[in-house]
This record gives sequence, structure tokens and C-alpha cells, in this order.
Amino acid sequence: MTNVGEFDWFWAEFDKFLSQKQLKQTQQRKLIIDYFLQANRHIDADELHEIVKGKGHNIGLATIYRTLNLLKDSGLVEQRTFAEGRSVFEVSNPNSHHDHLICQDCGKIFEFENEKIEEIQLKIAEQLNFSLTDHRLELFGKCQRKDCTYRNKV
Amino acid sequence: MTNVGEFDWFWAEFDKFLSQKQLKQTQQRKLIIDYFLQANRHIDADELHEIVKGKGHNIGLATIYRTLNLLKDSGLVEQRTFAEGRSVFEVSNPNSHHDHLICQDCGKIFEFENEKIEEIQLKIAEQLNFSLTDHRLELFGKCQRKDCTYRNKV
DNA sequence: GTCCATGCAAAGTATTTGCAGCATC
DNA sequence: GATGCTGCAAATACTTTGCATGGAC
Repeated sequence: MTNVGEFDWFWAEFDKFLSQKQLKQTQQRKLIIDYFLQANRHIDADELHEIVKGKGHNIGLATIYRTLNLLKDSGLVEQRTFAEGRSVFEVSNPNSHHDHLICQDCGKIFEFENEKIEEIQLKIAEQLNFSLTDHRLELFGKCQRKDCTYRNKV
Repeated sequence: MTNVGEFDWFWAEFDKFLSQKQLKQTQQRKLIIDYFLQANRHIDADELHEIVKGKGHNIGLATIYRTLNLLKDSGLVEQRTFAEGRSVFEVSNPNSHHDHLICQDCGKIFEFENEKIEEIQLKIAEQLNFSLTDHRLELFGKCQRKDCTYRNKV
């Protein structure tokens, strides 16, 4: 179990959340979240379950879902629905609001940030009399990587 | 059945698509698509099914799905996944690429367009060596409408 | 007449929930 | 020791598919 401190802030926040809600820290939650953080990418419940099982832990898929939903409730993790019918989760970093660029051939997801777009969004919301709380921007295209698998080519 | 010509272009394109693929025009498809176009909003398969049934037509939910998928294949309609676990469909107007502003309280969806953002997106994709084919931008916030129902207030 | 399309029901996915035993506080 | 948590299986929600019949070309 790597615990070099990179995610200490995450654990601190999560522990705070647990005690506030009078919930318990458990072996399973520790494991699931640890592997989730190690994965360090967009991951869905089933993938995470496979990883945990692959490491020899007998943890039910339901517990994976329950833990991910707990993380979502805590606000530490965001749930996204890129493809139809499947949700992926990722650590929500409140400081850097990044967006996604998705290759339609190989499915790889790249991240980027752009302040200008954020500014314009605020203006648009203002004009339409909205108070903006969040946004989601996804660009779809074809990456030029050599190892692009053309997964979805017809 | 209103047929004032507003969607003639749509039917022309769809008929072309059908004959290209050697598929057939049917009563059911006509009905489903007609009600879909009349709805003129983001709609999901179940809602559309209710509308069609409400008008006294005995059409199976499976046929609704099949027809919507057909429209998606034709490129005339886009499928979106706003909330988890439910897809909505809307006419894809290739000339005006609009985005969405969603009220987190009442769930109402507003549309907007912004050229500047589109420009920036192209630049970003270029920098990351992507050829951009599509995008999706969703803003979340609170609308200030009097009839905002605060549906999701905790 | 040949295929494709339809309705129905069954199967498929992704996710949630009920319950009895177990772990944490 | 009380209460929340877990694994399992069943339930749920959305969507797709198999099959026999009917309709379009």
C-alpha cells in the first residue's frame, strides 16, 4: 500500500466527512479508495472491482458502488457519464477545473484547462440570469497517436 | 398530424437515409418521428412512448428505441446523457451548434450558442494534435425563474 | 414474394437494495 | 454493545434482442 502522502489531503477530508456523518472507516473502504487513488484516472465501478479482486481481496461489487457513492456524496469525487450507460469516477480537484478531450477511435481521454472559456461561461450564465455552480466541457475528436487503436471504427 | 413543412428537410434526409440503407418507411416510424419532432425538446424513449400511447397508438417501447437509434445512425438526431442512466434525444442541427445550461433545482434546460468558445475549442484541439469532430458543453447552475420548483433541493 | 419491421416477452447491463451476520466505534 | 457495514442475491431501471407474425416494396 503506497502511502507517500500524495493523497493525505484526500484522506484527511474523507475522515472528516465520515465523522461528520457518523459513519465508520472500514478495511474495505480503505482498500477501495486506495486502489481508486492509485489508478489515478477515470475509472468505473466494474474496473475498480476487478483491480481489487485481482489483488486477492474478496469485496463485493455492491460495496464498490456504495463506496464510490459515498465519495461522491463527500464531494471529493465526481461522477461522469461519458459513454452511454456507464459512469466513471475521478477525484474532483476544486482548484483546477479541467475539461476533457476524448478520442472517438481509441477512447483515450486527455485533460486540459482554459481560463478564457471559464470566463465566457460566467458571462453567458450572467446574461441568462443564472448563478453558475459547475460546468462540463467535452471535446470529441481523433487523436493522432501511433497506438490509437481505432477501437470504434466501423 | 401537423405537416406545415417545418421539418420537410428532416423527412427528406431521413427518406434518403432509408433508401440508401434499403430500409423501409413504416406507419410506426412515421408516427414516432412525427411526435418526436412535434415535441421539439429533449425527450427520452419512455416519454415518447407515453405520448404515442396517449394518442391511442399501440406501439411497443422497443420500436421507439429502434426508431430513435435509427435516427441516431442517420445522424439527424443526437443522443445525450444528462442525468445518470437515462438518454435523451434531440434533433441535431448541424448549422447551429448549441450548448446547454441546466438548472440544478428545477431541471429546466436552456440553450445557448457562443462562437468564441467554439474558436477556442478548435485551438485547444489543434495544440493537442486532435482533429475535432464534436463537442459538448453543459453549464450547471440555478435559474432565477419564479416557477423554479427547487425539485432537487435537499 | 422477399425481406424488413413490429410487438411481445425475455435477456442484457449498470446500479441499488434487503437482509443476516460481522466489524467498528 | 449499539449501530453501521459487508457480501450475497434479488430487485430495479434502462435498453437490446429473439422470434413468430404482419407489412412494405
